[in-house]
Amino acid sequence: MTDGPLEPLDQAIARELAADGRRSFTDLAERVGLSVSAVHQRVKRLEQRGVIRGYTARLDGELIGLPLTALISLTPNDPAAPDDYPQRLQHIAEIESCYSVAGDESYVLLVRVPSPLGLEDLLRRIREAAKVSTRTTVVLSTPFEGRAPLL
Amino acid sequence: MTDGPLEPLDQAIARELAADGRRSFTDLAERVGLSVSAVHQRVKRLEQRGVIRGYTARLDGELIGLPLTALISLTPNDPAAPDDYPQRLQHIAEIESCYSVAGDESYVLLVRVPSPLGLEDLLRRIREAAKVSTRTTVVLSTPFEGRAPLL
DNA sequence: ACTGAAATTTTTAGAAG
DNA sequence: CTTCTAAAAATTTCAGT
Repeated sequence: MTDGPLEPLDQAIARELAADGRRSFTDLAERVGLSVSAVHQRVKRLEQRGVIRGYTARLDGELIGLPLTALISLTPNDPAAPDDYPQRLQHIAEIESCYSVAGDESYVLLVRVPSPLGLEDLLRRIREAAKVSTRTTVVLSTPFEGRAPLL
Repeated sequence: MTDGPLEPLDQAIARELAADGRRSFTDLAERVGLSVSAVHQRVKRLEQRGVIRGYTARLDGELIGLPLTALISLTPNDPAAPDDYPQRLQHIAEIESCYSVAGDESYVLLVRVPSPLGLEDLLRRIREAAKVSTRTTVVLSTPFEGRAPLL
């Protein structure tokens, strides 16, 4: 790893872009008190350093036809098998996030599907692709999600 | 509301913006095969309908000083108490997402903190604010996160 | 590393088919 | 929806401090 903690100015820029990923350099410049060029430079550097991993539109699951969210915990069927689960799972597009976790289970997946039947099929594919047992927690509602980090 | 399932063109636009939230209208127009005006119209409509909830930069937790991610399951101390947990928790900035879930526990939180000590303090604040018991699952690594949805 | 300015591209709105 | 127009705004580069 290269650098220490973020400078306050980079922090401010990152915070603004986390809150609104389409904020213009002009807008950012005013908010953080730098010239447009300076902000531009810093943003490009933040992107190159990997501090900013990318930009994304946040979509409403209900409105895009994926109203069912679930958390799926994974337990390896064969504890001696090599741990290449993420690789085995990454081709499954319904899996939005994959976390390796400490605890009884090895991984937790966040998934989105159109329906209970879609979830059933997804579970089958996950078990088959990764040779795991699954424990599913259905999300009933999402009071909030993906809020900007503290910084 | 005239909310049917998303038209294929809106789907394509939403998919592109989920993959890169800063894509220009010019760029989008080429990719989905419409004029810039038409794309502009559709994007604005998607934003207004709430299909697109917003745009955000995705930041690297390690590089912004929040290397520790955890999933926290919540169980109410008093099962008879009114269910206003999200409201009681939303002021805590370390909580990125809050899911109401079916199962043994009532909520699952995704949080980011600087350190184990930060997590300890966060847990104390969550228990105090919401009058809940917590069960914490520490995230060891994140093979992938926040991938674009299927559509 | 920042400022200021210039050149280019994009955004945004509207008119007309 | 398309194309066209046009002004305003943003992006991007670069010389100068």
